[in-house]
Amino acid sequence: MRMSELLGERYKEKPADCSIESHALMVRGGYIKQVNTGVYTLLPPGRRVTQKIERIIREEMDAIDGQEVLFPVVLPADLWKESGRFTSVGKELVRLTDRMGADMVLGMTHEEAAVHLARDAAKSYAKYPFMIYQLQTKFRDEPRARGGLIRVREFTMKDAYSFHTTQADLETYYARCYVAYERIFKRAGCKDVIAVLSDSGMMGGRVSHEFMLLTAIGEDTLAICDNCDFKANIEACASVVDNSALLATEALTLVPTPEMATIEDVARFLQKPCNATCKAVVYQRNADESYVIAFVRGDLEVHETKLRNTVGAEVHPAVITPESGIVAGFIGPMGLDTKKITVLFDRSLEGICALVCGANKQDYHYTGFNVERDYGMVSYVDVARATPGGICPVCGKPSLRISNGIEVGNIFQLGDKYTKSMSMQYLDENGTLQYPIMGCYGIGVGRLAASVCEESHDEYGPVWPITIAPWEAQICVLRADQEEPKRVGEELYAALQKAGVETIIDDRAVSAGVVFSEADLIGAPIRLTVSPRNLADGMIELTTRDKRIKKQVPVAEALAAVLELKAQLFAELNQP
RNA sequence: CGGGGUGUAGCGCAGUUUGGUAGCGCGUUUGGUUCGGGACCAAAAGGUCGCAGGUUCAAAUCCUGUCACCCCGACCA
Repeated sequence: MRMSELLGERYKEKPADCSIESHALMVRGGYIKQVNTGVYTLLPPGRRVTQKIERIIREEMDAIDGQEVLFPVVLPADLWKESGRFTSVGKELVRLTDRMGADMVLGMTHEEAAVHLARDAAKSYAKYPFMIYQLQTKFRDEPRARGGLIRVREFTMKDAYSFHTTQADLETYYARCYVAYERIFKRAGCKDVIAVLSDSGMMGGRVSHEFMLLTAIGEDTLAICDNCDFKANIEACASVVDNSALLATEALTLVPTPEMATIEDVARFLQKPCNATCKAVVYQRNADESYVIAFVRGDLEVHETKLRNTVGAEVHPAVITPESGIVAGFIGPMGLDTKKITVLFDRSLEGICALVCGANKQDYHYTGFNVERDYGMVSYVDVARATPGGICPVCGKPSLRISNGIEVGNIFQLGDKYTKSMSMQYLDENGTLQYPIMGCYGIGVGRLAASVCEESHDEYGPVWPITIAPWEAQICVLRADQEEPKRVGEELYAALQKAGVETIIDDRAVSAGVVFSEADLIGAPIRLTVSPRNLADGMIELTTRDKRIKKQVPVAEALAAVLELKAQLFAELNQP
């Protein structure tokens, strides 16, 4: 490729609507152009990066016996009605009608399509196990796209679906896929990726992992134990607390607490620590606006996703009306109408012998509240958010760290949710019909590209790993208006291409500053600078974008030096 | 869906308070001088000021409505 012919501008100034670095650099470097909120066109450099990521993914999926297919983007709603997701999924699923008035959906994920294919293709146990995958456009009408390719509405995703006759076989395959994912991220040069336990959300199923790039701009919150191997999305992290210092009992006493409506105020007023109080957090079910009150230890917070999973329904923060009988600021377990209100006790309250809690009466609290003595036996739930320094649910040490991450991939053990709802069966060895069990495995291609850029850039541009760089080498010709540098640059360009090195040459007669600045935005790992200054000594300059290597090389040895460097850079990323 | 912000040339912005010929920098085109980290001089092209309605002799500017985009929150495989 020639810079003189490359489509797309490279900008000096940071676009106004870019708030994260990878977004700004990918716009400035001419990788992407926004068409709509969360919808982007990929320009040649951007497309080359994603194509290389796709190639790596294909190789690794094929290596674990995947078979590539291509499902349609537009699917009949009937399939989604079979699985139940036509109604259970919200507005992010785009629903449309064709000219005959038939309901259609834009595929946001393809479990239904996979089962539609597999239920006819795998009616005998002898076909199992198998995995099918595709690389294809997904559309999800996200409520809030942001951050360039980090969170978009239309994107390319690798999604894979495996089918098994036993849970053990699924688990074996799941482990192979886990390893394949680690290889994919390593080969793509995404260094700081970890696998965490996750909540399976609308996908259903039990065991699932998310592959997270650790970065401050990540939208997911992770709980990581510094003492053992435990790592989880905070949504899936059990909250464990130590109440061994709170064993003294007191008599239940009604005390006036005028205008003390927050935990902090009440605790200060009564001279009690916040962790000896009982906080009420009020939600309402979306379906019927009925109230759900979760009691947690006063120093903790309720995690809505965990609450949702516990309640088994969508909920939202409550609007407390006078008719509800709920006294905002003074809510306590004693005397709540449990016929109308679902009352939950978080297990952070278990074992505390004397709590401060609301009295359900304006300006009054109780002290000395003991859940089991004063309220009765309850089954505690886990709805509190894990906290920094909190106790690891696996090793029991107070060594949880909270970090942010971007989800670049996920793997799920789905079980039989889709095969049962969509009537997919096979005949086993004994001639009886069985439901197969499934796993599914996703990777967002564009998000991975943006993640690598986010993780690997400097103030001038992306520092691409050679495996996914738009070009492996870039020839910077200074004084391309002069005969000798122009000729040497062109000869090198021809030689590199012939030798199989993906090369872009800046053959424009522009100033050195422009050449170098735009080269930095292209981010090719290997750079050859051809200039009159070096040519006077018969040399060219060989550098790497990450500045690790900078040396003079005789023109005649340049090709060999590039080939050696290319092999070295690939080897660093492709080692097992 | 709530809260905040912004829409003026390909990009970054001024002009809006106080209505009066549409501006600046970068980029683009042409000619010339420069030349190892976004050079300089000269000339030129490029804009229904998001859109619709209203007020007015006159609207980028004031009023009403509407759309789009960005950020925060809700939401999210």
